[in-house]
Amino acid sequence: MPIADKKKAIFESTLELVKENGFHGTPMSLVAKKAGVAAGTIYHYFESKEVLILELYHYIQQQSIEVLKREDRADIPFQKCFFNLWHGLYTYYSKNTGIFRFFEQFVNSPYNTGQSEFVKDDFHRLLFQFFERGIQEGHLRPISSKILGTLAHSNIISTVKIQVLGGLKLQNGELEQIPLILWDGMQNRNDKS
Amino acid sequence: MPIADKKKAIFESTLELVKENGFHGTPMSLVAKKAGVAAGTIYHYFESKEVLILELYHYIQQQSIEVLKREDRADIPFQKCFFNLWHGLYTYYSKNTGIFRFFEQFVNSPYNTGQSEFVKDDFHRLLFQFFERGIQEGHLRPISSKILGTLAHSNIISTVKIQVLGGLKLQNGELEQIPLILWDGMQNRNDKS
DNA sequence: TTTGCTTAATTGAACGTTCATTCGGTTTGC
DNA sequence: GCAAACCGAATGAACGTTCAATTAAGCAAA
Repeated sequence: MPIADKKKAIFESTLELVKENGFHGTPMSLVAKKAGVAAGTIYHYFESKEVLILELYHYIQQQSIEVLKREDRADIPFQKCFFNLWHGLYTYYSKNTGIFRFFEQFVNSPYNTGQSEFVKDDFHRLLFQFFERGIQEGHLRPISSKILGTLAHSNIISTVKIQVLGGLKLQNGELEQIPLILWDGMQNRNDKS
Repeated sequence: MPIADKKKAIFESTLELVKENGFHGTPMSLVAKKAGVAAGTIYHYFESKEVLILELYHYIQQQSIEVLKREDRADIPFQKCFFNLWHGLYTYYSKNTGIFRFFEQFVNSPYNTGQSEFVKDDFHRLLFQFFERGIQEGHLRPISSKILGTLAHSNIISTVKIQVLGGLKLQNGELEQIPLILWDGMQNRNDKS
């Protein structure tokens, strides 16, 4: 098995366990067992549990970035991109609830040592950049793209949460209305286009 | 010292520590020291650490409920209530970042054993009820009040996060625009009032 | 007010468990 | 034959919880 695959196995195993039991309920021994390796082996690939978690976060983030890059296309009208991106991220999170739950736990944990994610983080950089375009082109209200981006993302996250944690099934049409609500709110009322 | 005060001291101490160090980094021994009691004493008031956390969550929630009750007034036009409520909760969370961080960590932790918070939880019950009014009176889009309520609350939470975790200072006027975005999105476009 | 008794509150050292991490030895790949 | 990968029992620290002992509070009778 190539190194990448073994690392991946450890990642997937951690993800699954954190989803079910949270950070605390995820001892390295279990991660090892589920990944089919010995406890000591993990330490060949990761310096410590913290590093494992940190790298996993990074690994996962790359996948969200893929969605962003896929949907943020300069050759497509902004509004269309907006809805594509909303549904893209929504679908991605919905289909990968392990990733989703890990994310949510991570950002509110001490692992995420307030490293001002608004600068370093590639995902957020691209996200904000996307909203910057919407402002420049006059489609969105002229507020900080960081604000718009954060609000939009949390809107998506909430929608996923409603179903995953809230146990509420969305009725027909409701799912489509949510990004509409968001768009209507963020839209620049003076937009002539 | 009356019992209520001692419990409160333990609550405050836990809150402070969880804010700084997270759930894991908050051993009972530290809670005790910070509260000025012996470790064993805590177990006179709380059966276990889990019960302490659970009761603390409840204790905190009561305070959010106070804000809700204060701002949800049938004798005031809905739109006015809406903005009052938004600013009320926003201010409350901003001034009590310990509570805010505890909340966020709690809902995404295994302590919160998916007890379908959409039914049992008093805070959400009242919150959804408020949005129900807005729908009935024709001010808001006719979508499930649970959806509107959840989206609105997450909008407030995000705004607090932007400043507390994101380290972004909101410029003049930006703070006022955020609830406007929300209102414009959720508003019923056919509302005649 | 004092005395004696009962119950509740409090203490903090000690216990037992869990868990991240280590390490000496073994296997695998080249 | 050598280095990297791998193993899993052993280690030691951290932590939730217990408990025997001590102190404080409540209260009735003298």
